Amino acid sequence: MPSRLEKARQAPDSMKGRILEAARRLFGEYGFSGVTTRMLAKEVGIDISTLYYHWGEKQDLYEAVMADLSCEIRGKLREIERMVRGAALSHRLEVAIEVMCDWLFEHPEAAKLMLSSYMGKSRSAPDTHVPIKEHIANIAVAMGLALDTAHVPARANARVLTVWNSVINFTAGEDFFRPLLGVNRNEYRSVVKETLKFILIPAFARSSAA
Amino acid sequence: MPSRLEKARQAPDSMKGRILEAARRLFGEYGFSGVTTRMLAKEVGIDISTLYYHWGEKQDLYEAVMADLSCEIRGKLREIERMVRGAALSHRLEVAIEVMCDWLFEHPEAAKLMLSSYMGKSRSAPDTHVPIKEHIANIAVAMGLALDTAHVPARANARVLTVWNSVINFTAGEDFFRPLLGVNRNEYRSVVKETLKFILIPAFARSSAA
DNA sequence: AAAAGAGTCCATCATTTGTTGGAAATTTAT
DNA sequence: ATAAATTTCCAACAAATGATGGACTCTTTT
Repeated sequence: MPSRLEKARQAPDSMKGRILEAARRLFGEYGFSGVTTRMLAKEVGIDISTLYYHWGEKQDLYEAVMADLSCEIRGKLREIERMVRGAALSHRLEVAIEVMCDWLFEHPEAAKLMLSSYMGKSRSAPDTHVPIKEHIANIAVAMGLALDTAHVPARANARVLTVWNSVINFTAGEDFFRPLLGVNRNEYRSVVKETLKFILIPAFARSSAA
Repeated sequence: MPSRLEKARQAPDSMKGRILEAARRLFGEYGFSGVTTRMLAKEVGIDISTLYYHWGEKQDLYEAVMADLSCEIRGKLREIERMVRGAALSHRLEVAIEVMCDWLFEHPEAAKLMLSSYMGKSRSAPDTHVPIKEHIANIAVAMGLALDTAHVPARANARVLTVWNSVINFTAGEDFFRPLLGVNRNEYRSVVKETLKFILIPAFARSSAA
C-alpha cells in the first residue's frame, strides 16, 4: 500500500494522481461535506475501495488536496515575486493581478478551495487551511508596505488581503458573476482584470508616491 | 400545520422563528450539506419531527433562510440608499462601507450564507441565490456609473461587485483573517473599514472627478 | 366539561454514507 | 513459467441521515 503521507507531487496519469485531481475538482465544487466517496469513485471511474487503497479516509484525501494546492500556490507566488522584483509598485501590482488571474481562471477549483478553506468550518474537522499568512507577509514587504516579514503592520496585511480576496472572488465565482454581468468567458476575464487594476492600483500608487 | 410558503417575517420568539434563526446560524457556518436535521434540532433543543412539522424538508428550510436573508439585505440596501441620496460619490461610498460593515459584523452568518450562495453548487439542489443582480444595478446607478438600471455596462457592475465582495469577504472571514492580522475584534473591525475606504474610495473618486 | 385543534415527542423506516475484508485480476520479480 | 507483490473490484457492515406515522400534551373553542 502506498504511503498516505506522500509529499511529492503525483504523476497526473497515475491512479493516485487521477484521484487527487478529481477530488480537487469535486471538493472545490461541492465542499467537503458535499462530496461522497461514491461520487469521487464514479468521477474517476473506479471502485470506492480503490480510492481507500490509495488515499485512506476521506479526510486524508481532502488534506492531501489542500497540501497539494498550498504547494502550488506557494510556487506561483514565488514565480510572480521573481517576475516583478525591482519593478515599480504599480507595475508589480499589475503583473501580479494579471498572472494570478490567468492562473486562477484556468484552475477555478483552486480559488474555490481556498475560499471554503477561509470561510467554512466543517464538523468533520479538516482544519487544513492553506498557510497563506507567510505569503501575505511576503507580498506586503515586496510592495513596500512593510520593511521586514516578521513585523508587518495589520494595516499592510489587510491591504494585501483585499487584493488577494478580490482576485479569488472573481475567479471562484465566475459561474455566478458572469451571467450577472451578461458577458461571455473572454469578456468576463478581461473585464475582471480591468476592474481589479482600475480599483486596486490607484490606492497603492498614491501611497507609494506619498 | 403552518404554511411552508410563509413570506412574512417570523417572530423571533416563536418556535418557527427560533428554528429559522438557528438554521441561519448553522447553514452559514457549515454549509447546506454540512448541517444535519439532528444538528438543527439539537441546537434549538427540540425533536427532529418538530422541525419537519414547521418547515418541511431540509431544502425548504434552507430556502426559507435564503428568502429571509434576501429580504433583509434588500431592506438594508434601501436604507443605505436613503441615507446617501444626493451626497457626493466619495461620501456615499464611505457611508455604504460603514453601514454595511457594521451590519455584517453583527450578522456574520449573513455574509457567509451569501458567499456560499455565490460560490457553491450543491448536489441537493438548493439553487436559491440571493437576487443580488438588481441591487448591484441600483448601486451602480446611485454611484453615477450608469444612467439607468436597465442598461448598466458590465464594467460598472464589475466595479460595484468588487466593493460588495470585499465587504462580504472581510465580514464572513473574520475568524480566519483576524488571527492572521493579529488583532482583537474591535481593532479588526476598524482596520477593515479603514482598509476598504483606503482602497476603494480613491478609484471611484478619481473617475468621478474625470 | 367535552371536543377540536395545534404543537411536541417517541419510535421507526428506508437510504445514504464511510469504511473494510477478502477474492479476483494485473503487474513485477525470479 | 512461476511465485510474489501490487492493484482493483465485489460484497457487505455499521453508523448516520432524511423523513414519517402515531401517540401524547397543551391550548383554544364550544
